[in-house]
Amino acid sequence: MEVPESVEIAWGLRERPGKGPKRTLSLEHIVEAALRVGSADGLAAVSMSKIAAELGVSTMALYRYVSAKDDLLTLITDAVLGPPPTLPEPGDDWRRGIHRWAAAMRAALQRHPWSLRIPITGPGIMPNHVAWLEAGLRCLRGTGLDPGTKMAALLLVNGFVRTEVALLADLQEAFDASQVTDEEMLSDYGQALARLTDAERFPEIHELLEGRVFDMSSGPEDEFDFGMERILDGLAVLVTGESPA
Amino acid sequence: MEVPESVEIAWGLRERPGKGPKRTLSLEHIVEAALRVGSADGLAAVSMSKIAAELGVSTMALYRYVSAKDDLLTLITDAVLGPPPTLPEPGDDWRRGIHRWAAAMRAALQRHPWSLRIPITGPGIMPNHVAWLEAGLRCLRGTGLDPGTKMAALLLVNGFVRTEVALLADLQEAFDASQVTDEEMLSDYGQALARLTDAERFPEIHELLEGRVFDMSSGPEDEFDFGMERILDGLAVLVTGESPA
DNA sequence: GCTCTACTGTTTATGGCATACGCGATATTG
DNA sequence: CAATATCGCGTATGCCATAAACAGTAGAGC
Repeated sequence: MEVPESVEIAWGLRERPGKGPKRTLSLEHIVEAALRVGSADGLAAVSMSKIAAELGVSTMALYRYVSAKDDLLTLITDAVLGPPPTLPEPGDDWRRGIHRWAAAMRAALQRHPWSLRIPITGPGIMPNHVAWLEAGLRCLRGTGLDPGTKMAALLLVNGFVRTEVALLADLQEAFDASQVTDEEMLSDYGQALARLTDAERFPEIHELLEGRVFDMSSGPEDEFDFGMERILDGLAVLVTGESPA
Repeated sequence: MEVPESVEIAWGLRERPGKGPKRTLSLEHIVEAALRVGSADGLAAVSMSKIAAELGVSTMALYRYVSAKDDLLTLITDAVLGPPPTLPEPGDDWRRGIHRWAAAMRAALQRHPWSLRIPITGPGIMPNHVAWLEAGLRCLRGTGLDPGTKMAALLLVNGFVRTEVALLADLQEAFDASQVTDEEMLSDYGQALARLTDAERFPEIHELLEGRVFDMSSGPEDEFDFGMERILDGLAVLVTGESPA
């Protein structure tokens, strides 16, 4: 029944009586500044002082707009997501629609991959989150799935997208930190594995290593599409009157 | 080629010359203490000082065993996972094997759900992580999938399990914090949604709300099995000579 | 216009955190 | 026995979130 303060503010409830001095900031400005700091130096650098400095304002000024840092982080996750595209597009069936939904979410998250390190603290109730839910449900309209299953399906896809972007961001970061090409890095991983594992106790892994799986990077794009197609195939089994692939 | 210090230590490389005074601690003791602190008060409470206090030792003593807190966190993630079960069990096909693999991982992670808040920083190279990879590959032995696809499949399942446990832990935490039953909590979410969204802009969500989806909790067990079956169905499409469901 | 009051941004203070550094104590190696 | 590497510890630095007290500002009611 009760929602946190930041949620009410984000939905535009909570009117401000214009009593005291005019405000120099706004939630939007603060969140934008936080996004700039995060993009530049990662989530660890997103501190109240850095954000305030970015805005040319004292640290404590932010607390006139946000009751705690957690509030601000919640706002950030919603801002990062942004509004969903209008889905499904005219000729799309559910499968194409969900694929678009996932791809759009991936694109949005990749603009601020550092934000995925923000721990989630419950079912999303911020405006953009809810709008994405609505868009996802819209894509599943013709499937005949019952409401609970629809929710579960969207949760599954959402989790996949977040995991995939986070993983890719980690690799990218490690790559940027080192001076090697990304093929070399994957190959490094293979070499480390080879050094640490012996063929007797880890036969399957050694088979992998001999297959040079880690030498040629298959590309994150492929990785994403692979998982996506598996999940869609799995969902297709549920949708009446269709069979996968 | 080079692996971090903690990795080498965990694999039992890195011999210690017995020169100075005898050590009063060990990595195992430290990690155990950290797990106790985390289980009691969550990841936020897992600080070097708290761990040291738990061990009756000064904060800086820990740095004789670990080069930085990140090292310790890496050790924690490996300890939480623990060694995998021996898989697949005798009569299991790949599908049953992977299901067991996922269920075992879920069980392990649920013993320390707070640890899922530790950000991952690359492909796992710690002993238990690698052992789980080996076990997963073993389950996929008869599938005829090429090595890269096997890896991608395990990554997909692994991501799903982690996401699911993390999500469930969040809900559980919110539930513990409030004084309501979990049905009431889900219903609260529904009520909040109903209050914040209007039926014109969010028709699908309102349809959900009318269907009372959030009133009867379907149970996390069902949620997990749902996602798992979808992924397995999706993988089954790839495995030659089989068709899902 | 004047006062009251709610609201503004700021300064200062508190307690927690990771960790760099230097200390005396200790136990093995020569 | 002497040299030396390693031990656990105390102290210090600089960051963090945020509580509390402050002086200035602008609308509300007279």
